[in-house]
Amino acid sequence: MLDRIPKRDIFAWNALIRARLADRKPSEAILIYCQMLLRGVNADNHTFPRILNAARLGGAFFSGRQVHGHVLKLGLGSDDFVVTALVSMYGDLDGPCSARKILDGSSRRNPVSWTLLMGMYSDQEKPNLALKVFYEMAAAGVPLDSVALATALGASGRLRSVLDGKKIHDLARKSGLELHPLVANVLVKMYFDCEVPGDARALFDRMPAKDMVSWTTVISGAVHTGAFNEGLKLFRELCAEGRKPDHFTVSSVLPACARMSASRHGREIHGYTIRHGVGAGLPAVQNALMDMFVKSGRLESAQKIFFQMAEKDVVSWTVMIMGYSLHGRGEDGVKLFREMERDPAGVAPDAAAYYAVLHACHTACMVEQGRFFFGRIRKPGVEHVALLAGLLARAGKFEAARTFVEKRRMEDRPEVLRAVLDGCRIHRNLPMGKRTAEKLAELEPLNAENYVLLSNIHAAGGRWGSVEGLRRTIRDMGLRTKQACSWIEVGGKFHVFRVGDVFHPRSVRIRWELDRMMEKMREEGLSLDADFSLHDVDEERESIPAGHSELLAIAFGLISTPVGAVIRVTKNLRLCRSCHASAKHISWLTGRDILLKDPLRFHHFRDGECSCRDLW
DNA sequence: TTAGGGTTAG
Repeated sequence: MLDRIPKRDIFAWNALIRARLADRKPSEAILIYCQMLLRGVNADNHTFPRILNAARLGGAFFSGRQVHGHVLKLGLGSDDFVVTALVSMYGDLDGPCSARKILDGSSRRNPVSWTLLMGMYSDQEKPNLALKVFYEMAAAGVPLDSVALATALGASGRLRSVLDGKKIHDLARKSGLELHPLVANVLVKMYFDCEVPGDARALFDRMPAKDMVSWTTVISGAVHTGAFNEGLKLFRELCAEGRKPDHFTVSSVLPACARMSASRHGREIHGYTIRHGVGAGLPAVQNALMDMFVKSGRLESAQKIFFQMAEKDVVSWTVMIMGYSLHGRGEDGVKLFREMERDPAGVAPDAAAYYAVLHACHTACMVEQGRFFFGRIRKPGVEHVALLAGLLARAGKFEAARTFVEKRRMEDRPEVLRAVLDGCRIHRNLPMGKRTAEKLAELEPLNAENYVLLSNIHAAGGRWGSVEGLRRTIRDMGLRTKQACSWIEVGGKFHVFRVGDVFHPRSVRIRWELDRMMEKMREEGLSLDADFSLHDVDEERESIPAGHSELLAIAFGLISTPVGAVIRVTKNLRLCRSCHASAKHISWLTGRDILLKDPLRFHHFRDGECSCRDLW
């Protein structure tokens, strides 16, 4: 073919080069360019961008620089397209500073090359430098088009700088691009990233044309800022408009179902993905579905998806390992991790996968395995250290936990201290518990939870004076402890209960049921631990007779679901020993399975036993 | 015949 190309037909040469690039064969594109030079054909303004791209994609910096020489020789150094390709080549192969030099040597009027430079800084996690480029560009009078504005807004979001975001928003407004589809979408994301969901939502509502990216952005933003219900509502609105959510949208809304344990909504969306073939074979969607099932207490459904997945990635394995662990099946989690390592598909564990397997070791109290996996983590994070320290502590190896943490120089990290403290609670190691809790309170004086933990320890030791003192501290500092609440989904509706609540329409009947259970427990001589709890003890002492929120929710479940149905309750705080014991007894007395989710794990109560083996 | 951009999962 080459020999039959008429000498001057640069168009044909360009087409050949383009074809090689489309086939992703950059080195062959460069070879064709060389043939062209050998035949004495001069490249033009269409050839250079392609050849420079070929050099960039093939990592051929030396060739790229030679081509740069050709550009200068042929006097094409000020062509906008050529400059852009040069900026891109130098940036990718030699870094942004190098790209910057090209830009400075050009006419500097082309927004595309400026935007490229901005994007490079943004991709390298240097959004502040990206913004610097943007402001320079604006000051130099370069036209700010939609892509330039969008890129700068993306950088503001990454920097979480609403100040910059608003400035750029203003510029967009002045140039009439505020509601441009691209700009508006990025503006919405920027406001979410800067944690100003109100502004994000207001802009979304004003958008005249919302595409699927707009909807996905607002749903994902709502979910990430904790507005789970809002996310679900938006998703329903979208469907009600007759639009078809795609795999991005579905993967954005599923975490809301997971976080709320909204099993019914999650199952509806699962149905939607099956009916519309959305996300079949896409790990992002399948993994989000699995996670939703794990977190809404349906481990079997998650397993079913997992074992049917043709291509599992590291997230799929991690979700499933974590799923086993959260449901009290640590051994199965460790087994699955081993299986992943043996898998011929060759998935390499990352930091999160190691977190999951350590979590499984923690759940199963497998100390040696935990040590082994920890040793394999290349750069253990504080979350890994906290898990292993917690594992040692819950196994009663307090001295080992202490030396391990000190060796890692993490004795001042609240996450680690909290993990160790949990072991102290389980083993009722009051002296070490007290020291640990005091340190925690010193490190985070504004976190009311810490004083609650400390006061729990004083309460366990009967030091009510100290308990009272801590309550005063909390009050004087103007802090507030979290109020416990539990909820249960019945008939697609959430029923929320607080301690001693009497506001539910069926309150009297609930109370009666709970009293009946307590009475039965007494008859059967079942003991109810008083405890070393995780609640505000004073609240607890006052409210035991009225019933903790989880017991109210369980009692409501007993009277409002069919005999034999599993009762699924979620609680915003961790259970106390007395409620844990009551739930065990209730499962035995009624023959019901009770699935209670607290912020850290699931408790499966059946026949008077709990899946956590009382280690929690 | 040529360039820069936006939404997803642990």
